[in-house]
Amino acid sequence: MPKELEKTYQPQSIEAAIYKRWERSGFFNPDTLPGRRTKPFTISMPPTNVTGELHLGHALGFTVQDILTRFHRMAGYKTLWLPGTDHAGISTQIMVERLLQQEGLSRDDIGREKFLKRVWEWKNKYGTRINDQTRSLGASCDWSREHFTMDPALTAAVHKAFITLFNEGLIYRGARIVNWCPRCATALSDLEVKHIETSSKLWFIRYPLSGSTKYIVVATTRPETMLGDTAVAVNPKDQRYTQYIGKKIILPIMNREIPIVADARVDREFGTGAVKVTPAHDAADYDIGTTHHLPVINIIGQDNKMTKEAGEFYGKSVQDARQDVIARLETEELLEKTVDYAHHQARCDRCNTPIEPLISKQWFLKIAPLAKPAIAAVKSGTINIIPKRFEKVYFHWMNNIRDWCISRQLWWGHQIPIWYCGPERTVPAEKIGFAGDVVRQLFKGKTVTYRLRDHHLTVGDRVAVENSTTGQIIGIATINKIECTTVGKLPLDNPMHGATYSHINQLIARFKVHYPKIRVNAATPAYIYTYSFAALDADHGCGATIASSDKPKRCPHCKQTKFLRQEEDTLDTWFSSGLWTFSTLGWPKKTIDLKRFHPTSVMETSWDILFFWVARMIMFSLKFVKQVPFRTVYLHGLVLDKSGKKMSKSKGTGIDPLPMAEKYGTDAIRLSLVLGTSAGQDFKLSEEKIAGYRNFINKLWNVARFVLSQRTPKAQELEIKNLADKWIIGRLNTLNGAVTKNIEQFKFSEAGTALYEFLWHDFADWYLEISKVEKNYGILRHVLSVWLKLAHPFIPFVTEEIWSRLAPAGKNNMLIVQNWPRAQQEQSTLGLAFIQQYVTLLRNFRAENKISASESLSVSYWGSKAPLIKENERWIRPLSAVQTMGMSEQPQVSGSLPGLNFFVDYRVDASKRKQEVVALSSYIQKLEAKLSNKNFTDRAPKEVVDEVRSKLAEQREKLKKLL
RNA sequence: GGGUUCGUAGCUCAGUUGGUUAGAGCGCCACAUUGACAUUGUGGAGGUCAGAGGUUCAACUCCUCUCGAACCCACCA
Repeated sequence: MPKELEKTYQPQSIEAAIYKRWERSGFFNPDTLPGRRTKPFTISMPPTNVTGELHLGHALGFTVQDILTRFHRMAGYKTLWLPGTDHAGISTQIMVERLLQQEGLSRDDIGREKFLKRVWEWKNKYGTRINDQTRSLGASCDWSREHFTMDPALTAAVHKAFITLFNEGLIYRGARIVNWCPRCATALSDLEVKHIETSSKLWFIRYPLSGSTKYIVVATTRPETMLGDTAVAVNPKDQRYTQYIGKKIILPIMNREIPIVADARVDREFGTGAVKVTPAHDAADYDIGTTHHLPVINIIGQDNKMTKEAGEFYGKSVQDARQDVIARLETEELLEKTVDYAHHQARCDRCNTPIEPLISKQWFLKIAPLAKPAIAAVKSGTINIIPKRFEKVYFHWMNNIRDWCISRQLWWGHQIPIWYCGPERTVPAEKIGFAGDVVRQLFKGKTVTYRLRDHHLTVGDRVAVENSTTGQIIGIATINKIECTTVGKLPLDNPMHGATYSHINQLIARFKVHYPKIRVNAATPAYIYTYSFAALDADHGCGATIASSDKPKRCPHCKQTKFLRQEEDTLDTWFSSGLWTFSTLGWPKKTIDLKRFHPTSVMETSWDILFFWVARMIMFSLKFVKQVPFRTVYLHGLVLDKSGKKMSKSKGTGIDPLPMAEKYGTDAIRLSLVLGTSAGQDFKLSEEKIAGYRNFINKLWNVARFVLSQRTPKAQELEIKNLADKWIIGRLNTLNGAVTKNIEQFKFSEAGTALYEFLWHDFADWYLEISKVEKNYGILRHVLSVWLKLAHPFIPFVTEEIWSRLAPAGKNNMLIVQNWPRAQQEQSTLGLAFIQQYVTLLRNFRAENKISASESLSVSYWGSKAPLIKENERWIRPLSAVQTMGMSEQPQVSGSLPGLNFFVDYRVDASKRKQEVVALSSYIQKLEAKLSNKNFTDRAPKEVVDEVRSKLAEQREKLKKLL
C-alpha cells in the first residue's frame, strides 16, 4: 500500500530520487530500452559551455529537448539524447583569467602549461556542476554517451577535419586584416564582433596638397590612424575632386607623400567625400589598399600601443595617441572642425572591448564551397527550420558568407594540428591552396629568384627562403624591405604575387604535382614584390608546414627532427562544435552509433546561434559525413527579464533556474518556459508565472490524492456507465489526439495548454465532482492514468511519482517507458456539455441575484431536454447548489437553453433581466443584418449560412422567453 | 542602409488554412469554505484586437501605408 500523500506536493523530497531511479533503470540509453524498437530518434544536446552555471535559456532548451525525447521514447522509438559540454575557448579562458586576476596574476605570469592546468581544474569543477544541474532539470539524456569537445576522441575528429580541409586547400594561412581584441589578445571571427551604438566625434582634418597651398579635408572617427595613411580616396564621379586624382598629398605630422586615388566604394555623400585610407587598421581601407596596391603601414600593435612606424607616438596607447594627434593638428591649424557623431563601434562579443582591426597572420577557412550545399539542403527541405522565417535569415547569411578566421591566439582550445619545420612561427605554410609567391630577392648583392610559400608578408617577418629552381632551402631570413611593381597578367587564377614569367612554367609544373586541381585563367593581374632580407640564418629547418595530429617523427621534406614545432594558435571554439552531431557518435571512425543515429532528428537550440553553430554544423556534416546533421531545426526564443531585456547575471536581472526549481519544483519551471511561448519568439518570464504553474502541479497532486483514496476493482476500469463517463472519455480522446499532433508539430505550448485545461477544468472541476456522486472510480482512475502518460513529457517528476502510486510497482512499469496512448473511438460529449450550460446558468442566477449560499433554492424545468436533466439530477443539484429540483412546467421563465426552460422560485432583480434583453436584441439584430445581406447568403459556404440561421432562431427563442 | 519580430483585458501572453457574441493565467470585485486541493471553489467586471486605407459576402487573421517598441545583418570613414 502506498503511504499517504502529503497534502501539498513537495518536489524537493521527490525529484532527486526519481531522477536516480530513471538513471539507474538504463532507460535513458537506447541500447537498454525495453521493447522492440527499430526507428531511431536522436537529439544532440547543444554542448553546454563550461563557463559557469546554467541559466533559464538552458532550462528552456533542456525542457523542449526532454519533451521530444520522452515523447518519442514512449512512442516506441529507439531514442537517444546525447549530452555534453563545450570547452568554449574564449569565454572560459576569460573566466579563468578573471580568477587569476583576483590573485594578482595574468596568464603570462604563469605560462601556458600552468594556465591550462588551471583551466582544466575549472572545467572539471563546472563541468560536473553543470551536469548535475542538467540532471536536476529532469533531462532524460544518455549519460553513458556524454562528451566534452576536448575529449581525446573529439580532438581526433577536430584534427581529422582540419587536416582534410587543409589538404584540400580549403584551409589556408595568410596575413589579413582581422578583428583583433586587444584585451583578449586574439583575432576574432566577424560573428564574434558586436556593433554597439556609441556617441563619438567626427574630426575633419586638412590634408595639404603637395606643391600647393590648397588642401583636401577628410573626415574620420579615428584621427590617430592618420599616422598610417597611405592614400586619400575619392569617388571617381565626384566633380569636386576629379582634378586631384593622381596628385599627391603631404600627410600631416608624418610628412609623407601619399597619392589621391579614385575608388567607387567611396560615398560622395558622407563627410567631405574624401576618405583617408589606412589599409593596416580598417577593413574597408584594406580592400581599397589592395585594389590600389597601397603600402600597408602598421602603426598599432597587438598590444594596443603605437608601433615604431608611428614615429614620435611610438609606445603610446591608442587613446593617448589620439589626443596627441588631435592636439598636434590643432596647433598646426589642420583641424577644420569637430562634430558630434553617433556610430556603431565594433566590440568584442565576450568582453566588450573595442575591436582594433589589425593585419595579422591567421588561419582561414574558405567557406563558400561549403556553404553552397548547406544552402541547398535547406532550400530543398532536407532540413526544416522552425519557425520558417529563420530560413530567410539563414540564406542571407550563407549567401554573403566570408572566409572564416579559425585561428585564435588563445591557450584554451584545440591547438592547431600544424607543425612547422623551422624556428619561427612566421614560416609560411606549404600546402595552402594557392600558388604562393615568387620573389626576386636582393641578397648578398646578387639577384636571385626565390619562392616564398606565402604572400602578404610584412617587414619584420621571418621566412624560409627557397631557391625555386633547385627547391633547396637556403635559410631563414628577416624581411626588411618590400617593393611592388605591376608586370601584367598571369595565367593562374590564384594571385601569384611576384611571379615572373620565366618561372611560371616551372611553377605550374610543380603545382600540378602538389595541387592537381589548380585551374588556369588568363585574367589575373600580377605584381612583382621585391623582398629584401636583412640576414640569413644558416641553422634552420626547411620551412615546411606539416599537417599532422601528432608530432611527426621527422620532417617529411628535409628529414630533420630538431626544428619541428607545433603551431601555437588554437582553433575557434565553434570549429569543434561544428562537428558535434557526428564527432560525438564516433566519427571519423565508422561506428554503429554513427550509422544508427546520424543524421539526428532534431536540433533544438536558440536562434541567436543560428550562424555560429547551426550553419557550421550543416556545412561540416555535409562535408565530412555527406549527410545533413539533422532533419529539423527548432529554434526557441530568448528568455527575457521583466523589462524585456536579455537576462543578465552581471546586471542581476536574471532568474536563476535552480533556486526556482528548488522553491517551486522543476515541473513548474518547465511549464512556465513552454506554455504561452512560441518558436523563435522571445518572451518575458516572471516568478509569478512559475508560481502559477506550481499551483497547477499542486492541483494535479490533489486530484491524484482523491483518486488514490478511492478503491477501484480493476475489472470495471473501462466500463462507461453514465453520461459523464462518456463525456470525459470523449474529451480524453480529443486531448490525446491534440497532444500527439501538437508535439509532432512542435507546438508545445498548445499541447501543454490542452493538458492544463483538461486536468484542471474538465477533469477536476467537472468529472471529479460528478464522480463523487456517480462513484465510477474506475473511469476516474483510467482517465488520470492516461493523462499522466500524455503529460509526462512536460512534467516528468510529478507524473512519475503519482504513477508509482497508481500502478503496480516494477522496473519496467515506470511511466517513462509506458506506451504512448492511442486515441480511442470518439464519444459524444454533447449531453454533458448541455448540462454544463444549465449548471452554469443556475450558478450564475445565484451569484447575480446575490442569493447567499445558505439560502436554499428550488428549481423547476421543462422542455424537450428535460428528461436529460432528470436523469442526472442527483449530481446536477450539488454542482449547481440547488437544493430542490424537479421537472414541471411553470408559467414563468427564469432562464432557458435550446430545448430547456427553467424557473427559479425567487424574486429577482428586474434590471438584470433588462440588461440581458438589450444584449440579446443587439446580437439578434447583428445576425439578421448578416442574413439579409444577399452577398453573404449567396457567396458564403452553406454551412456558415446555416449556422447563422440556426443561431438566430436560437436567440430569438431565448429572447421570447425572457419577455 | 537591408531584414525580422512585436503592438490583443490593468500585467504576462495564446489565437492553427480569414467564418464562435475575441481567449487564458495573474491581478481586481463579489460570494463561498471544516474531508482531494486556500498553492482552493463559484460568479463577475474589464478589450472599437496600435492607427488609417484596401482586398473579401466576411479581417485580430491577407495586402499597403503610418505611428510606437525591440532585435538581427552590414567595411559609410
